[in-house]
Amino acid sequence: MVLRIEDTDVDRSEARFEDQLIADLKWLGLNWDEGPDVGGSYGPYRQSDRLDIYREHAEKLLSQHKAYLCFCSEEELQKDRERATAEHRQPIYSGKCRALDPAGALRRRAAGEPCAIRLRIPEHPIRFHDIVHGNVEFSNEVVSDPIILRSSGMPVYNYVVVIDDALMKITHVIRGDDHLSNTPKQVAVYEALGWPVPEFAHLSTILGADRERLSKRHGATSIANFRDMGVLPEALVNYLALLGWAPTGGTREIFSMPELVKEFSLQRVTPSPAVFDMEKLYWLNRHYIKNSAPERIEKLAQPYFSQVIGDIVAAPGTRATADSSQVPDLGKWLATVIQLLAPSVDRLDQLPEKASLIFHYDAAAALAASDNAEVLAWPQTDAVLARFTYKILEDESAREGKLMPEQFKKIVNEVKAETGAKGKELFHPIRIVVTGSHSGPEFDKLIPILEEGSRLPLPKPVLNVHQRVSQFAKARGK
RNA sequence: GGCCCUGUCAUCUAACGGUUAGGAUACUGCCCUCUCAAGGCAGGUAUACGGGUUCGAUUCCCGUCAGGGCUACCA
Repeated sequence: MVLRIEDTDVDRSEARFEDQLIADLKWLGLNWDEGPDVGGSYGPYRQSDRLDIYREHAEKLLSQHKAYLCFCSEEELQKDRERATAEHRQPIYSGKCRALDPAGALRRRAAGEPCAIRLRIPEHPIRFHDIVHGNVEFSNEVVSDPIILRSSGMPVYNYVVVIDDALMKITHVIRGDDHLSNTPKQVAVYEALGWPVPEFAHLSTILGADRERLSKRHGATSIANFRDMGVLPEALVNYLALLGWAPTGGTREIFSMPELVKEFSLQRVTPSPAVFDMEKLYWLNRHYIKNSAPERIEKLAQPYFSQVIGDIVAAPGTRATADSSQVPDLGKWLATVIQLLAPSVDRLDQLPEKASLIFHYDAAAALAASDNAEVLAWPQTDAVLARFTYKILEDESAREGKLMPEQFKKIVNEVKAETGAKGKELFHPIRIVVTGSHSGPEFDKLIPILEEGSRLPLPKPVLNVHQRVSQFAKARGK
């Protein structure tokens, strides 16, 4: 595999795009044997560094009369096209300069008259084979003589890709089917140069939910977007592979990169366009999050917490305090938070919001929340709340911020015995007191996180169970 | 407008011309569970339409319709 930078459009090419592209591809897990960053024996790998090669071949085609000089101005061409469309004709180049005397044309160019070089499209239908679409044929009547070298001296995409693909010995041209209509022009270049035509595979377009081509307003469209959302590369690669392709049998869906390398075949790619389904990508992402090493997820997830906890984790050393035996390791603590929450998110960037039950406690908001209204109105709720609050406030370990899950469980069981409440009627009110919401992760894991978290030197401290309960009691005014 | 590509559940897709048209996501229900999620189980929903060819069309051919692309001195 070769990485080649196609930057013949000066206006749209910037060095930072190249860096971004390379970073994105590497993140996806793609590697190439040759490219601008790694070198190779068929370089240079930036089209802007290959201009001499393109000009040389263009002159060769010109001298063989397979191409010709065109002196038409852009305005003229524009007008021709409009007229053709209005008269319901093919909007192709009129061929005005096709019949120009070559020697005379050369003299005009030497005199400084601006001109482009056009390729002469042959007088027969252009056929080529496509792995996805089969045999494709275009009538030469509908293919314009393409400009291969602009009057500015810059060559054009449809021409340079052919030169590069041939010189770099590319065997398979795999790209989006928006290039299918360009292919006859490219085939004509191969034929004019007497070069063998490679295999083509035109993959279908990916559409948004509205069946329009995927664009910015559909949300994430660049690889970096997905990375920033906290989509794992293997999930994105797996999902993309499933768009337009399925293995023999069509039942298996989970594929690692090496498995894809082994199983994927262009012959099984469907030609029909596919709608991008974010939910299915999330499904795969959840799968890979759950099946990744916890350390990896912790590391990937940490950046999303920097707003919540400051940059303490990122700056080692700052967490050392006088009483280090009392202060838990922030990194380790955050790891347990991430482990607790990661299995329930679609994307890693949803973690801070999930973690708000740990970082943000607001008793008044919990009491006012419409989600909680039903639970708070249950007949048993008042009794449960009263007994639970009393016991936590009286509990010595809770007061010290060192409530253990076992002790918490004991208290809950006492409340259960004293009030007769069980199941939801018992736990929902307690959850509301402790987390502000009637649903959430298991208490066994949550309690230690809250208690340890309260001892951490965070910009905004985490409240322990005792603090939460007393705030709740105050907010309730009972 | 012209040319090209495409058309199986809502979505991604499977099915040498013969299958009760299969799987997955999403959805619904049940189980598990203190809740939610996860997990397990079950369920509904599809061959765009009209003509051919054929004993038999999702499958081959034609037309219609719909969607997409190209129609640049963009890539």
